[in-house]
Amino acid sequence: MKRPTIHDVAAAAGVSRGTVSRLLNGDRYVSPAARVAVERAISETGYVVNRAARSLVTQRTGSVAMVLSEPHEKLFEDPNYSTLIRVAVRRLAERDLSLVMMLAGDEGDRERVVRYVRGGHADGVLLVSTHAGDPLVGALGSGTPAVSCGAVIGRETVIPYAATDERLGARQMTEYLVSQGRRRIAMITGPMDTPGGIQRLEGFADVLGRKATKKLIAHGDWTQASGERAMTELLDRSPDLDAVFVASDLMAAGALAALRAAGRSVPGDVAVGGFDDSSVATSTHPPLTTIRQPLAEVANKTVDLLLALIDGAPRVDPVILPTELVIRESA
Amino acid sequence: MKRPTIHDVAAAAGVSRGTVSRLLNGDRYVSPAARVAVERAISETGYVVNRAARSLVTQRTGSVAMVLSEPHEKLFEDPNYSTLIRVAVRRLAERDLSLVMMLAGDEGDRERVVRYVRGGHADGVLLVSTHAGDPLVGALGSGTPAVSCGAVIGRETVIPYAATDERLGARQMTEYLVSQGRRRIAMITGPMDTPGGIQRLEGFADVLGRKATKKLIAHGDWTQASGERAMTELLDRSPDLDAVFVASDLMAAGALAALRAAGRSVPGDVAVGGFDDSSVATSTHPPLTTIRQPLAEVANKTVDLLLALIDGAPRVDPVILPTELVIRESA
DNA sequence: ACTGCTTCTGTGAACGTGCACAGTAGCGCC
DNA sequence: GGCGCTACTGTGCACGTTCACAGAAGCAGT
Repeated sequence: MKRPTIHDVAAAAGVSRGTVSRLLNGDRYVSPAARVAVERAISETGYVVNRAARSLVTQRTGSVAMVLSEPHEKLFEDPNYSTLIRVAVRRLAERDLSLVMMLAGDEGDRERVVRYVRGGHADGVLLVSTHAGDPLVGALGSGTPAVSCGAVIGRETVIPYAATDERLGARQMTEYLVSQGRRRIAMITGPMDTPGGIQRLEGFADVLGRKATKKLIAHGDWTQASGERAMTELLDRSPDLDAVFVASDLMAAGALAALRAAGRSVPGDVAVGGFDDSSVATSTHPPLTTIRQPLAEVANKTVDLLLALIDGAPRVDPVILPTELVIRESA
Repeated sequence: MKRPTIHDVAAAAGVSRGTVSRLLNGDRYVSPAARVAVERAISETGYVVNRAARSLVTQRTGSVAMVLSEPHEKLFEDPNYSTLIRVAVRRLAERDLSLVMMLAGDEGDRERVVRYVRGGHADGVLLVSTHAGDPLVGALGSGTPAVSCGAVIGRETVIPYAATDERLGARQMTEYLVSQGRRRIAMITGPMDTPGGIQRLEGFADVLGRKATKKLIAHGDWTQASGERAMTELLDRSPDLDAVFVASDLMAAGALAALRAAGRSVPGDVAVGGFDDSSVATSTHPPLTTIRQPLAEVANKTVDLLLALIDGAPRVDPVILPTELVIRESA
């Protein structure tokens, strides 16, 4: 009927609460006899610790909040989140921590998150897709460890993070396009308040130098529709372009549609390079040459950082992982 | 320094704990004077209730577990999850419930979930993509309300659910293909232990009757690669087919690749119908004619069911929502 | 002045843990 | 036999709430 408590287990095993508690928390100083008695009692009664009671005394909650700052409509267009969620849940579970999901898409949400975190309801915070200047970062305070998956622009020194080397990836793609003999290379960027938006453009400029002119650069917002729009704009401004580096596969899918509509062949007339190596990259025609990010590793490193902070590390250093060029047919 | 407690608020407002608690929990019987004093004290001290302490006495946790049963590798290939997560988090937040994510991909995970739920750590369970015969369903017990997003095959009467009318959607697509004059219509199904796998095939058979022969049916597992494989197989078995209904857009993307490889034009030689209206549907060439599911509504209804059960409803009825044909260029 | 009712307030107990502390038993050693 | 040490065990308290209960204050009706 009622859920068994630590008292019930103690009674069933013929020991005191203290002994059961010590076993549960891995203390030394539990006699072999007591150990087997308690273990039997636990499995007989089906006992499982009451986390609320525990957290009341330990002042820890046993949970980590994952905060998604993406405005609601766009949320999850990006498959990266999925990997992160999967990895985070697994890794945290090993430590008996649970992952609670929170949205911070609008002001109301954000206030809820701040209350939750400042109220001490999470042992750690895992920020995702936090844009530059997001007031959330300051509002969270420093009482609870927080890390980000991907850098938080402008707050790189205050919020530790793991990320891919966006700039390197962009250089790899641009260099590849150059090596294929392309001369008029355009770029479609992401939003300029995100690391992917900024740093992929930097990598592009690293390689092309003065040849990366305003006329050859257009901005998108990661959506497919924005990629199509940006491509149309570029074709209009620079009809003689012979390659385009698109900062995400989804936008690249949009760009392909625009190129097809304009009667340009890919990769014949125009080579197209994507970024992400997401599932769309293989469903487009032609399949996209793109940049693969080690998403699972980034996710793992992010969790590592957070766990280290939760364990009391005074500070941790950012981790940046290399990308890899994946050659398919679009370039 | 220390986080303020209800005592601090009471002291600051010049009242007792009881009064503060009553205000917090919306009891009647709080005088206007006390109300304003307490409200001021709360905002001055920055007080936020300690959920652990509360849940210790109320025997409620204030959280809902979302359990994803998909094996790890495949998790989130399906964009449906994203919508569900988003909707669930929002709706639950309104009720001050938080969403904790759990994976049940393998035996170890499953045991963790069962311990968690049976241990009373969640006020409700939201099952996702639970396959037929999943032992999890029985193991959860009946102590905690549970609902599923999408039917749990074989357990429709024990686990309430909200879902789309898969069978209707399949009929809509098949009828459309017939109405376009297609005569040899094949189908690529999903896994036959999922509602989408079974019921989409049923709808297909509803329309074609005896013409839906084994030779025209192949099975996939929702992945793009499986769609490609299945299409190749079908072309091999029935080279004269002039249409194919693929049970998911992602598999349809694979089917398109196989058709292209075989030199068949779409929709000229072969019409292709998808299912889901997911983001890939517009990134393929040609864009997919497909079936749109009211995902957000399904998610909302699922949450409704769960909240009703949590609020004490003795039982709730399943909800089934209609689908809609979306005509693009592939058929 | 007493009774009964409504509205509001304060208080003690309980929820199930972990932790500090006090204590016991056994053992070896002087 | 006393001492110190190690290995282990039991107990009281605190964590921050909610809830049931007892009561006070005000008011109306007798």
